[in-house]
This record gives sequence, structure tokens and C-alpha cells, in this order.
Amino acid sequence: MNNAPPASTRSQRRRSRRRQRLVDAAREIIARKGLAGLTVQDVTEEADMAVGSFYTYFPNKEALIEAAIWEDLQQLGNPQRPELAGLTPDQRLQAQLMQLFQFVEQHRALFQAVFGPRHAPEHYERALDLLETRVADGLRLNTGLPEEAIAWITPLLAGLIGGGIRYLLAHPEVSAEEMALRTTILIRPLSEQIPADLTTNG
Amino acid sequence: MNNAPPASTRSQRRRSRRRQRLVDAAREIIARKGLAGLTVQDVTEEADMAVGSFYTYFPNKEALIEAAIWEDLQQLGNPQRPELAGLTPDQRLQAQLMQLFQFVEQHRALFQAVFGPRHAPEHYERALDLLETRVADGLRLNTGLPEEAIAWITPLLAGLIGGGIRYLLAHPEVSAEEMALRTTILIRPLSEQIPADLTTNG
Amino acid sequence: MNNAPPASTRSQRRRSRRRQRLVDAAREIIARKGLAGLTVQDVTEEADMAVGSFYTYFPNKEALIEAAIWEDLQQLGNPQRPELAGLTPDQRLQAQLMQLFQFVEQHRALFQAVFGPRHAPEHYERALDLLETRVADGLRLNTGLPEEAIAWITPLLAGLIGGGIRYLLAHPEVSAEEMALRTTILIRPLSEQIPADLTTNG
Amino acid sequence: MNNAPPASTRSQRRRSRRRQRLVDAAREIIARKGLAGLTVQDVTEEADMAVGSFYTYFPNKEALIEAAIWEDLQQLGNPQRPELAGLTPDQRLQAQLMQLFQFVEQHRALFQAVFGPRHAPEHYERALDLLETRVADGLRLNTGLPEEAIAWITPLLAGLIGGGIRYLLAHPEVSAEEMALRTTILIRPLSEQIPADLTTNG
DNA sequence: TATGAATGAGTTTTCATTCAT
DNA sequence: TATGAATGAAAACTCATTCAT
Repeated sequence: MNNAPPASTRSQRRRSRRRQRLVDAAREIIARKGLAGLTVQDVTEEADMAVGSFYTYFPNKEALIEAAIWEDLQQLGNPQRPELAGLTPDQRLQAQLMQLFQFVEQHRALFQAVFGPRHAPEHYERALDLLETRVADGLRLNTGLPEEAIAWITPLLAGLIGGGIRYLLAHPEVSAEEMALRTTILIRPLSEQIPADLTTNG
Repeated sequence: MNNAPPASTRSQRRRSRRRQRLVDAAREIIARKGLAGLTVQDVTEEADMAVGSFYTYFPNKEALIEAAIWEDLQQLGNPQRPELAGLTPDQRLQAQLMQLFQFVEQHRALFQAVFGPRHAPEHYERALDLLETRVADGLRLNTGLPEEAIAWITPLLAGLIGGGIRYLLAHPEVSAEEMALRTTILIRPLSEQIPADLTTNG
Repeated sequence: MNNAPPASTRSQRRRSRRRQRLVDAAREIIARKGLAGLTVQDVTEEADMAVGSFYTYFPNKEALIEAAIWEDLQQLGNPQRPELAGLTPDQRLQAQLMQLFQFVEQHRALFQAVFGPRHAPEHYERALDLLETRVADGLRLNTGLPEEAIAWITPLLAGLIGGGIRYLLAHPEVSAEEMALRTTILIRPLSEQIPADLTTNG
Repeated sequence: MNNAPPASTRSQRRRSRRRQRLVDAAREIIARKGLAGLTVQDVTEEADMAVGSFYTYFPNKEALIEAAIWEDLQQLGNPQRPELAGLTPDQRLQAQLMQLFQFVEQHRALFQAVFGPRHAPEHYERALDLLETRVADGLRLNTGLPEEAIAWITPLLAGLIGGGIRYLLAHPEVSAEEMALRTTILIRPLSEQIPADLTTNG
């Protein structure tokens, strides 16, 4: 989850740690005050560093935001694990959703920054795009839907899953497993119903 | 769509028109540059007024944003029209979705500001909340789902509809009718399937 | 000497005056601390204004410097007055130099900023360039020197006159007339001697 | 040209070499980006050293600039070589100018930093002062001008020679010899003409 | 001695808001 | 009421210098 190179020397390790403090502080502040409320001053203060130090780690504020959000979020777009191969479509769907929601649970601050009530709009959009590519891949893999149908179903399903992420963030008492199960319940019937509708309607 | 009181005297009408110019300019700019890119300077310029005048219409920038977004968006939370009374649940669902998407089409700039790629996060959240209340009402009216189920299904469905809104905004060639139909196709089976699942699982 | 438009209304006049205060302050500070020592903060302080006000007069610091130096200095490149027509070359030379040195005397702060001990290098260069065009014109008008000779004599003479300007700035007790006379004494023999040398040497 | 002591031990020689690298880098950067664009960071980078090392060679940036410019430029003020003794005033003048312009050619980067288009103003002034002392000495030696005349002729002639230096820097195809000859042509008549003028005018 | 990360004061610029006209 | 100039509190970013390794 930390893309920084495996620092070997002591000073490299120290530097890596300090950089991470900045990234963590950024996520924290974005989640708390929104992207607009993020100042370099605040970030360095929260990380207990001097302002100038910040610029030895990042060329500018933009780069910090990029790192804080995308360094880990990229994995959302990574290809699914091959172990899912032997399952039924239903099981596969649930497994993938579980994987996703567990990932959310493991990166609460990050997802608060992206999907939470004070999220960063542009990054929210990019995150949804990423979600859509995964949803589209899932639909292609698990259903026989034509591309035209996938084109419009995808954003709706991505929205639905996004709603699940927001719900999970707002209800820490609910587990990733539970959310995966619930979402599966909602999504499953679609794959059975839609093809018929599409041949008669769309 | 204009909540200002029905101005009677001439000066009142003039005032009302000028205020509306500010509101329209604000929506335009938020949709184009995002909330962070909205400056009072820009708004008054676009509305062809002096900066100082702005403060005779709104106490501060915050109030303008509130007005620009919520003066019209409130209707999203208004109770559904009674004419829907005689329809089947399915027809009611589709009619309500159509009403919603038509509303979006009639307020493109506004919805771009709230749901578009440069949307205002806090208002996005509030809009989703509003959407959720309507979805919850619909579920209560059209299904026999228990409140616990409604509690978690609602945010997911609201997310799905939000996805529909975003899709509609991004594809001006698609009609509100078409989107309502598509969304109905996706949502309908849920009401049939869920109850069974819920009694056994949740 | 003030290029600002002839302000008619009262507020325009006031604005014009405030702008001039900034320009004067800038010259003062450049002359005193050099271009590198010029901060917007200092300028507005010296002009007894708020920092923000500065940016209602100039888009940025660069524009102020440009105005402070070149708004008036441009005249250095203006074509010479036609009244010089009837004079002998010698008299013309002296008249032109007098005009120049008087101009310097009337804009001491400005020339201190450009030629003084803490001058702005890039503007010094541009000023010398301007001086060179005038010198070259003078040589063409008053001597029969070939262009190749003018090409290299010009920068040397411009340097000599620049030395005169610096001397005048450093010795306020010396008059422009005196400097014009002295410089004429130095330059005059050149026009007589050079042609011969050039035909045999260069 | 290198004022550092004749290092005897190996480490002393190494230290001397590293110091020179800093000085050379400084000249290079001043000539290229001006004094304002000179940062310790850049200098050490160009010299391929660490920032911290810089402060073991110079107490601060100011000292580096001083060294970069004046360590070699001082020679400009050194007494003329005795071999000139037997020449005529004219020959002596030309020989001295040649010596000067050759010195410029041998230290192009240095003179670019001091006289070039992005020169350092304060050092430009000091360099002109130095030039003036030599010019004044020359005038005392070669002409019978009274001190009052020397006082004002000197800055003008120094300016003229400065113009020659700038011309030489801007035209690498012109030789020091050629420039010395040309400058002699311009200056020579002065010594013949001025005395007469001065007795009647100044 | 050499290194380069850390520091924080200082600089330019923006912008919501006020207020005299 | 309308105007737009004036204000000054941020905010991002730079860079000379220090200091632990």
C-alpha cells in the first residue's frame, strides 16, 4: 500500500516515514475539511514538520494530493485475482465486492477523502471512472450483455456500488462482508432480468 | 423555479431580475469551474453588475451558493404528485423516475453544478440525501420491505439513480424518457427478489 | 511626463494620483535598494497603501517596474525637435546633449534607478540601447561616417554619454548645460578625425 | 588568475580545485541568469557538490559572489607593466587598451557577469570605478590635463571603454587588437584637443 | 570534511468584504 | 440603491543557512 521504494539506508527509511506522515496528514485533512480546506501549512503542521520541508518531498501541493489519493487508490483498477476462476458468477460477484469493500475498510481515511461528505470532486470522478471499468469488466465476464447495454448499465451500477462505499464509511459497525452480501442481493437479479428486457426494449 | 416573491412594484421586479442574474451566473460558473473556482468578482462580472451590488442581494458568498443550488433543488424533495395514485407500482416507479430526469434536463446547469465533474461536494451530499428520502418513500409505498432493509437499500438505490443523473448530464442525446425506462428496468426486479432474500439473510 | 490619461472625474483623478504614488515609490526604492530589493510590500508601504490595492493598479510587480522605468524613459528615444534644423553640426550636438542632460535632471529618481549605483541591469541595457539609436541617428545626420564605422562607434559613444549621465547624477552641483558643453568638447573632435582614420585603417 | 595559495599537500590541492569549481559555476550562472538568478543550490549543482559543502568554502553567498567577481577582476586595477616605458603616448595608450581587451577576452564569463546584459549592478559600478582609476592614471601620465579636467573626463572615458568591453563581449568575432585600435582612434584626438578647450572654457 | 535533509522567514498574489461616493 | 476602489488576511512557494550523520 506504500508505493515508496523499499528504503534500505537509515536516512532513506526516515525520509520514507516522513513522506508518509505528509500523505496521511493530507488524507486526514481532506476527509475532515475537504480539498478546498487543505493548506500546505496545515498539512505540515499536522505532520509536525516545517513548511519548507514539504517541498523537499513534493514539487507542489497538487503532487501531494495526487499521491495522497492515487498512490493507493490505483489498486482499485488492478485486475481481479485469478483465484476467482473456479467460482459461479454469483460467487465471483460477491467475492469481488467483498474484496472491494475490504479495501475500503483498510483505507478508511483515503475513501473518506474520495467518497466522504467532504470529498474532492475531481478525484471522486476519477474514482468512479475506475469503478466503472471494473464493473464493465465484471459485466462482460459474468453476463452476456451487449456493449450498448453495458455502456449505460455501468454508470448506474458504479453509482450503486459507490452508494455502498458511502454507506460503509458512514456505518463503521457494518462489516465489509455484510455489505458485499447485501450488494450482491441487489445486483444479482439484474443479470437475469436485463437481457430479456433489452431485447424487447432497448 | 424562481422562489422570489411575485414582485409587484417596478423596482421590486427589477431587483428580482438582477438577483436571478446573479444566481444564474453562479450556477454557470460552478458548473464550469467548480465551487473552488467561484469568485464573487466573476459572478458579478458575468451578471454585468458591480461587486458591491452583490452584497445588497446576498449577505455573503455562501448565501449565493445556497440559493444557486437549493432554491430550485428543493423540489427534488417535494411530495410526489397525487395523479400517480391509480398506477401499478411499476408504472409509478417509471413515472417518478421520468419526473426526476425531466427535472434534471430542465436544470442542466444546476445539476452540472451538483452532479457534474466539477461538482460541489457538500451540496452533492445534500442532494444525495434528498434523493434518498424520495427513494425511501418510494420503497415504503411500493414494496413491503421492513425499515431495516430500507435503511441500507436506500443509499445504494440513490447512488444508482445518481449514476443515471450523471449519465444523462454527460449524454445530452439521451432523453429523460429513455433514462427513466432504463433505470426502471434495472430497479424493478429488486422489489420482487429482495423480500425473499431478506427474510432468509438480513 | 505622466502618461496617465487626463483624468476628468474626481475619482479618476484620485486614482491617477494614487497610481503615481506607486510609481514614484518604486523609483525611489529601486534607486535606493536596487531592483532586487524592491518588494510590493515596501512599495505599498512607501505609498501608504494596502498591499491588495497595488493589484488594482498593476497586474503584477513586473508591470510596475516596467511603468516606473519606461513610462517616462521612452521619450529618450523620441525624434529630436525640429527647431535644431538651422544649427551647425556642433551646435546641434550640444543642443541635443543639453536636452538629454536636462531630461536626466528632471527625472533624477528615474535615472538613479536606471543608471545609478544600484541600477536594474536589464533596464540599464535597454536604456543604453535607446541611447545608441539616438547616437547612431546623430552620427548619420552630422557625419559622413559609413555604416560599418557607425556600428562600432555607436556603443562607445553611448557608453561615454552614459558616463556623463552617471557623473551628472553623482554631482548634483553640476548643471546640465555644463555637462552638455563638456561632452561636446570630448565628442566634437571625433567627427573630424575619424573619417581619415577609417579610410586608412578600418 | 587563481588567487588561492599554492596548495602543497594533496588535500589542499583538492580543496583548492573544488573551491575553483564553485567560483567558475557562479560566474557561469551570473552571466547566464543574472545575479538575482544565482542560488547556492544551483551553484553547487553545477559544481557537482553538496549544498552543505559550499559553506565550508565560503561563509555565505555574498562571499562567493565577491570571490567570483573580484578575485580576478582586481588585476584591472594593477599598475601597468613597466615595459611600456619607452613608447610614445599613443603607443602606450594602444598597448594599455590592448592589454585590457585581451584580459576581457581571457575572462569572458567573468566580464559577462560584470558587463553583460544580465550583469550585477553593484559590481558593475565597482568595476567602472576601477576602470576610472586606470583611466585617470593614464591621463595624468600621457596628458598635461589639470586635475579638475581629469575629474570629469575620467568617467566619460571610462564609460566609453566600458562600451568597448560590452561591444567586444557581444561580438566574439572581433579581436582584442581590433578593439584596441578602434578605441585608440576614438580617444587619441581628445588629448590633443582638450587642453585648448579647457583653458578657454572650463 | 562532505553530505543533503530540514528549517522558516520572506515574497508574490488572490479574493471576500467594506465603504465612501 | 448601485458602484467599484480599497483593504488585508491568507495561501503557495523559494532559498539561504544549519546541522546531524
